[in-house]
Amino acid sequence: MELTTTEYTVLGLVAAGERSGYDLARSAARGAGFMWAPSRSQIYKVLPRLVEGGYARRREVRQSGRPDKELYAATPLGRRALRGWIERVDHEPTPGVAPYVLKVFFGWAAPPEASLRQLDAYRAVLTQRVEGWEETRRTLDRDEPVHSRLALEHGLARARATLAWVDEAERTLRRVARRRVSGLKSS
Amino acid sequence: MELTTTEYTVLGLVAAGERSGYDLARSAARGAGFMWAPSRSQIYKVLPRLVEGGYARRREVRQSGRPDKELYAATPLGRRALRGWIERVDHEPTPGVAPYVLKVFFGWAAPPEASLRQLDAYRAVLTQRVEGWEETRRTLDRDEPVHSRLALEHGLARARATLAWVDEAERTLRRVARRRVSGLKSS
DNA sequence: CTGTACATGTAAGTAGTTACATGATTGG
DNA sequence: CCAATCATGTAACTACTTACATGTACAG
Repeated sequence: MELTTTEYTVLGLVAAGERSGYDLARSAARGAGFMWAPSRSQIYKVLPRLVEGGYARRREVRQSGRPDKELYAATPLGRRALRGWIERVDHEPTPGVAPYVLKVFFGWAAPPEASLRQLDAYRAVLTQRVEGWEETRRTLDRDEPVHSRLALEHGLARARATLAWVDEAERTLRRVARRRVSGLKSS
Repeated sequence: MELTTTEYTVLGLVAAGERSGYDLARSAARGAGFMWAPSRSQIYKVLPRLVEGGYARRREVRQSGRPDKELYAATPLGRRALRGWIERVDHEPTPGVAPYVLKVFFGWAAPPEASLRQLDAYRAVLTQRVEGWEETRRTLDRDEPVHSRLALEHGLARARATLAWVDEAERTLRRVARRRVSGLKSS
């Protein structure tokens, strides 16, 4: 892996438009933070790494009255790398955040099929997980405390809800793609 | 916080019975891992910390043919600390894993009311999150890419499913508590 | 004779946290 | 006068990862 998931995420954010570290942290706190909301200090660590690798460039903006700021934007190399990451489907579970939803979130930066492929992969992973947990539940010891079963149901409930979301998201993306080819306005 | 969430989690696992690091990693991989499944090396780091603090004791078991093992068990101090943690309700979101489900999972180590209080707190946190995201969705820019809305729906779907689980878990725990006071066999 | 299970651990790295340092402007 | 907003960053820490080191026994 050339960049880490965290680095790709920050790259995706600055690829959407020139941003400062402060901007990213603020918009993560309110809004986009339903996916990923690291602290400011984490963001300030990642941004320079992107510049070093040539994935982003830094531009200093002098301000009077308020502190100067440093704006970051993706370079052509950065945009290419981002697109490659979005299109690449991980079948092996990566440590930390599952990248599927993240890649759907950044789906605007790649062809629509990429998002659909991510949803397919996500469904496969979730289905396998649900099946494993259902098997676990079936073989759960009779004298195991209720609490174990409750925690298991928690995982199952979330995984099943996520599967339903995958189906719905797929329908939405197909609808949008159809609308786009028939020449209507896309959103 | 005297111990961290990770430390309390491992403490809870060894409080259920004497275990080796290897045991914990294995049963996390299959079974209990629906909540928390760190790598072996992480577990091997945490266990000695518990011993140093007096929360667990280590017992070396010589084996012939296979490697010797070190079994860990919670001390009375450890069990007291665990119970205190389970009963304590965090209203401020802690970094990393949300402790609510974890505390329900370990609910057998404290009075039943503790688990019910954790569920209440979890519901409050989730409700607030859902309301915030619904507000975000309402004010979402018309020309924002679909992908943003999809990611938001992902979070909403999971949070709503989790809320439904909270209600169901509460009913289950109340039923069990009733059965217990009326003198029937508990599971 | 190869791989898997048993069993513990180190090394090096990323990901993330809070607390601290600095400093101007604006609004109550 | 105090707090919030703007703005970047360091220090010290926990959490977690993979890869590596070491060694026996048993099953195919």
